[in-house]
Amino acid sequence: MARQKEFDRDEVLHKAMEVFWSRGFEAASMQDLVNHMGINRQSLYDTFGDKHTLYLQALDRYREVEGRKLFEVLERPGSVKKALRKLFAGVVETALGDPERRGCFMGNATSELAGRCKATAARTCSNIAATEEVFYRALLRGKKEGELKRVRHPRAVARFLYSGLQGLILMAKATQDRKTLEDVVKVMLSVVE
Amino acid sequence: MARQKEFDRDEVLHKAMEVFWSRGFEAASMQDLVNHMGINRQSLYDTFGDKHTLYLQALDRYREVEGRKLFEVLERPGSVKKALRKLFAGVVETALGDPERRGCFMGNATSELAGRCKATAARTCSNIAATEEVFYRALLRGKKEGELKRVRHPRAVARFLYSGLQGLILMAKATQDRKTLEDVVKVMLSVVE
DNA sequence: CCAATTCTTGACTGCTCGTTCCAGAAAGAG
DNA sequence: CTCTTTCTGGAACGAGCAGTCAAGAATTGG
Repeated sequence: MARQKEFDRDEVLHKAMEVFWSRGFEAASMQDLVNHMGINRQSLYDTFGDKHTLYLQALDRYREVEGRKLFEVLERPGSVKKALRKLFAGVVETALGDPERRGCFMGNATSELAGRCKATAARTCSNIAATEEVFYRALLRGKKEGELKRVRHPRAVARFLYSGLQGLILMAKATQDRKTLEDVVKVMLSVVE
Repeated sequence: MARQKEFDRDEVLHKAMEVFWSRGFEAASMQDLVNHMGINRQSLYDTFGDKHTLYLQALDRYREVEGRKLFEVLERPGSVKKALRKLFAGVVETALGDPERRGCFMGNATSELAGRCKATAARTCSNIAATEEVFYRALLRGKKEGELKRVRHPRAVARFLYSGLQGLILMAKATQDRKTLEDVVKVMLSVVE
């Protein structure tokens, strides 16, 4: 046997995710990645393959991390309405508090690459399905618990919430006006009021 | 006096817009632009300046063209609800019919550059304001004509519609499932029903 | 005609890109 | 210790990048 890796794969991948999240695929250079990841160039290639492969792995990692967060907020027992309000309020705060305006890595990937990269399209598409499912389950629970009587088509509303979430995040990249974003959230959540 | 230009400035700018719209700023090379615009490299630089300047001009042109389309649909006399339905149905059709999945150039610019380019941020931001205004005027008209009695906060709804529009278009880049997109539209428009 | 201007063409700058190669240091196994 | 494997660092690769230059052709106005 031989020497073992001196860095933690997940940690380094997380750093790579940050770079791609901030700059996107095209604008991130391998030199940027080497610098931020803190490992040797060769180790990078040995461990993660080429730039595109690394990007996909970073995207997968993002999905895991953010997917879990969403799950935790929406599956927690209690009012679904409150959970949704908390979720979207949190999105607004995060957006306003990020000087880099990174937005959502999954949304960024959709915008930049989904149209011309099958692998990215597959990931963003399945992420929609997964996120939609989390919304859907929460809506069903809300209905069962008698909280969301006005929601007639939970599947459609779940899809709507995904779209609304992405629209909100995108909008926050252009404007930092809190009132504007809060207006969007207010109207968006009115469909589950 | 001297020789006059042999190409139409607006026509070539339109071609440049198509390139940036399809590929984004980073992924579009000057060689791509030279090829598609059909003019000489030197003429390109003489007429439009460097790549970034050309990009901004292409973005401005897109805003002009698409802004006018939106205006025409929403300012036309008649039912505002119908106009909104037509607008969003059209967006879905366009999205499903575009094999390149270009989405909205303004949205793409927001996603790719607004976070790190002031000039792009300014344009996308003012585009939000302008589009919001068109929605707002249509909503006001709908209220005045007694069609949109349930709309209490037209300003907020206008902002919501912009966000919803962008969310829908982004989503269409990831999934080509018509039902999904139509679900989104259905719920989105329920706030003005 | 002439002079001025701008077109077109193609080669040509540096520079940065993603990726690979190589040589040596480091560390586990026998 | 020795062997083997992997990590590390830096140099190097060819390709493509944005942008420039120079020279000739073309077209205008006087």
